[in-house]
Amino acid sequence: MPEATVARLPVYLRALNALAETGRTTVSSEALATASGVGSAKLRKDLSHLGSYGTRGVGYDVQELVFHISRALGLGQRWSVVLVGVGNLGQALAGYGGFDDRGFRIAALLDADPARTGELVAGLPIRLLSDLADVVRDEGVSIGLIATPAAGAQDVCDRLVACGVRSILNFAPTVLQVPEDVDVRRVDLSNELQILSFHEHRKAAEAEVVPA
Amino acid sequence: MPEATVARLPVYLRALNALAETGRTTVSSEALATASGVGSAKLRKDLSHLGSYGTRGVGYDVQELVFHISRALGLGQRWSVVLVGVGNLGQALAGYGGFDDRGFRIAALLDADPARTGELVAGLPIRLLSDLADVVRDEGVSIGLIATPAAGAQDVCDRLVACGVRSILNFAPTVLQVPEDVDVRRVDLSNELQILSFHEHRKAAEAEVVPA
DNA sequence: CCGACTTTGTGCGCGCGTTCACAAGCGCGT
DNA sequence: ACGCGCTTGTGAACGCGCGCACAAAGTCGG
Ligand SMILES: NC(=O)c1ccc[n+]([C@@H]2O[C@H](COP(=O)([O-])OP(=O)(O)OC[C@H]3O[C@@H](n4cnc5c(N)ncnc54)[C@H](O)[C@@H]3O)[C@@H](O)[C@H]2O)c1
Ligand SMILES: NC(=O)c1ccc[n+]([C@@H]2O[C@H](COP(=O)([O-])OP(=O)(O)OC[C@H]3O[C@@H](n4cnc5c(N)ncnc54)[C@H](O)[C@@H]3O)[C@@H](O)[C@H]2O)c1
Repeated sequence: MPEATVARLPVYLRALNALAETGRTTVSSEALATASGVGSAKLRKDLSHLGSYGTRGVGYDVQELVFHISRALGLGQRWSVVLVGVGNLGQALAGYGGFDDRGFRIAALLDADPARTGELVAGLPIRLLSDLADVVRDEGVSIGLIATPAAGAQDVCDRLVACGVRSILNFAPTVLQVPEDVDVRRVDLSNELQILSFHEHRKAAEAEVVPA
Repeated sequence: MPEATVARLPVYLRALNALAETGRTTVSSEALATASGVGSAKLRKDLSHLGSYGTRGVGYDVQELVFHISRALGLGQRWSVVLVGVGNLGQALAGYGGFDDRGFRIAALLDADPARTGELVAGLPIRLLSDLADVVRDEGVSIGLIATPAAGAQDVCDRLVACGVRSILNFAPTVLQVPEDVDVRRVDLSNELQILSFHEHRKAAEAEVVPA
């Protein structure tokens, strides 16, 4: 399964859920592609990696597709995640309702600041970072979210890896060094802004050269 | 300039700034590549798109590279951004200090909820969404951040586009429909988690087949 | 039952991006 | 001055992913 396809499956899944809520039972590749912001050929090729679940002349059954994509993504089970760093961003993440809907459960909130231990955030008590090993073992955690400042991110990452966590989502603006069997995905706001800045800059330059 | 290269330039820039703070004045492609999590050949090819600013046998001058990458990304000027949707996530974004450092200024906070108008968040008053056109004109806003629920995102997006904003960073889990001269980048947390879920799932399946 | 229409699944060619490998270039020690 | 070692910049090969285009396959109306 191509990595590029995997990255798009969640988008399709969301579009399908939205369609299901409107009562649609079937959808064509063209319609689903438009709703997902991709071309229809690409969509069909992506779906073909899951098997042949479409009906020629009709399209795809919405529920069936939801099931197969969910299964391919491993969403059959509920994944437990641990959130490290309950600051500005961490609190927003803890209070976000969009996790539960999609099969993810925040098992615990950890922070290095002892002054915050015991504080309730979104119904969960903040625990000390030193509890990490216990949390991972007891709660069956397999995904770690890092929302600490950049300075502490690598250390937190190393601890997660030492506890057996092999999937990490990193919000700190750092490139984490990990063993090759560990997956790290970065969400970096400033990066995104700078990429937008580049294009905005380019557009402005073009408008300069060709004013009318 | 290849899009893939543009997406990596901010990463190099951050690594360079970190190096500069340690007092390093020059850096080899090998060292910078490791710090950025890429291969050295890829790094050199990326940098070659900016010009030839390295010295053979020595490496790159850190400050000089910072300058050239910043210029290529259009970071010479301060970009004004408007944040729409000051909820859970919006507040975290408003309070984030990482914008100013990198040349971005939050010009205004907008929300549809009249009950919150005037409330101060991170030193800025929340204004009504209907002020959007004024804000964009008066503050020279060129980038919009959407942090509203998915249901309102497309409407907000349309308003931004109508006001002349051509670069949008979307945190809502929706695919926005925009004219082709508008750039939209998505930051979707659930997407990232589901991609991690896929790999975790796959790793677990492999461990099952080959237990030892 | 048949023919027209719709939509899937995919073979194929192409273009972009990555990687390898090395010649050219620069500094430094002698 | 000169050669040695290090590092850049890049040509060339490779591989992946994208989009086109179409045959296969199914539906639906008559
Ligand atoms: N706030 C945002 O909107 C935003 C946006 C993009 C990126 N980020 C990034 O997310 C990260 C967190 O941002 P924030 O605004 O929440 O910062 P913050 O300072 O508000 O919160 C950081 C929290 O992490 C805790 N912490 C510090 N070191 C730790 C460690 N080693 N182990 C465990 N916990 C530790 C602190 O006690 C604090 O509670 C930063 O790296 C920031 O760059 C934040
Ligand atoms: N909280 C998180 O950590 C998190 C993580 C990932 C994604 N998101 C996404 O970010 C978005 C915001 O999440 P949140 O947790 O802050 O939600 P929230 O409900 O806390 O805040 C939403 C804010 O947007 C305002 N709003 C609603 N409709 C609006 C409109 N049409 N125009 C202007 N403002 C409007 C509301 O008044 C509210 O203040 C959602 O789409 C969510 O899926 C949030």
